[in-house]
Amino acid sequence: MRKTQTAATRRPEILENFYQVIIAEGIEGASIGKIAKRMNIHPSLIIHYFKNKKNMTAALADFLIEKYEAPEFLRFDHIEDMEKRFHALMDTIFSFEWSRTIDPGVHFCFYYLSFRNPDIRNRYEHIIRRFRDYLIEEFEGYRQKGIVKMSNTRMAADLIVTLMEGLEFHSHFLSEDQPFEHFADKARELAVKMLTADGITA
Amino acid sequence: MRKTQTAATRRPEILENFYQVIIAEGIEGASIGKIAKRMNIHPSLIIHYFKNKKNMTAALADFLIEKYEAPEFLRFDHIEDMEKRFHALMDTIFSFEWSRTIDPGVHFCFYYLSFRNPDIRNRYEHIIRRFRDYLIEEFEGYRQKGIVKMSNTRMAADLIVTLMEGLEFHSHFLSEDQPFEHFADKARELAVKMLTADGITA
DNA sequence: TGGCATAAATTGAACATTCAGTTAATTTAA
DNA sequence: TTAAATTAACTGAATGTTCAATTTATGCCA
Repeated sequence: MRKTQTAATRRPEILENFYQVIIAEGIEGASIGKIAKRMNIHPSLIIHYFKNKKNMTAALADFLIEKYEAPEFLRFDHIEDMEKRFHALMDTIFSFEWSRTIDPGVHFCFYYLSFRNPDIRNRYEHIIRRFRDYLIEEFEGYRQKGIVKMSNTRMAADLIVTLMEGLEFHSHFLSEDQPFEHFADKARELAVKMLTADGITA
Repeated sequence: MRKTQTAATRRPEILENFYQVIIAEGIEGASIGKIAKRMNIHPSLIIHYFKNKKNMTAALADFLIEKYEAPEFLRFDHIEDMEKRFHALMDTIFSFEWSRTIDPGVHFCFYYLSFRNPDIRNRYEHIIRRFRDYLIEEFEGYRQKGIVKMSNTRMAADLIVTLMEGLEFHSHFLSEDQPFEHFADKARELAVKMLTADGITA
């Protein structure tokens, strides 16, 4: 009855379960034993694949990065009209679906961990920087077409990332009865205005 | 040799040490035993004062709120020139000192905890909402003087809080070699422009 | 002023549980 | 046959919490 799997399938399976346990009980509640019980396997098997918990946590970070950088989002090459493409990008960045690419509880769990764990810190920093650099590149393109007016595209990208992350925080504490989209739309409007208006930066 | 203290001094003393241990080792490393060792007292004494760890964590949240709401910041009543008062407020909100009222690691620790702990969640939500409401009130005053132009002051306050929290995130991951102030200044400039420009919201 | 009662502060030792991790044995698949 | 996958049986340390014992401070009454 017992099915034997290979490392290629077992490792991601363990990570997926690790991820789910963190969602339910936080990193402090995510023990190797609990993950094993959830999967009906022996705890030692997890150690066998990851050697220790720190390794496994770093591996989970990589696992999440793959999820985050999945190709389905942020692909706008097919949109030829640059104006439309710009707005499609902005719509995505401030959309609910995009904000839930990774469970927000886990997202901030790793953010929190990054304060004391250099492995996590580096990985997290890397992914955010990649996203920022992607934005810079896009904005540069829009600027050449006269859609984006802000000259300092790096500053522009920094501001968008800042707004995007702050939005997560805001929706957690200040959204009250209103849905995510209500404030997200306003944030997007502001972002667009900022990028497209003349002389927004001195 | 041993000095006996009273609850009024012992409780905050324990919380301060709890706070420090979290800064150094995170919430998952902050055990009652470690706090006790740090203070050269017996672990039971901590239980005696807080009954259990969950209580103590909630008490720490209150303790930090007191720190955060300390009166020295955000007091601008003495500035009569409303224009100057407005800028003093904005300077404070985007200042390094203000952002370090509470250690950022602990700030996000409690943010992280709020996802699964309703006690923390309520307390945290309360303090952020208080701050937002304070901003609304201030902005309303500036609007009557014609300094702030944005008509939806609540939306304005929401945006400032969002920007402020996102800034923390940004400075953690994207600041690179540049100091906190560099990007904070830009964020503040943007915020001021947003609040004072005509027709920024449709 | 001095002793005594009383409550609070503090320690001590033990607890059941959970934790990550080790080592060796066994089963499965190629 | 050989290596990988999986389990079994442990370990030792750390955890939060308990209950009882002991020390310290304080107010009251003689």
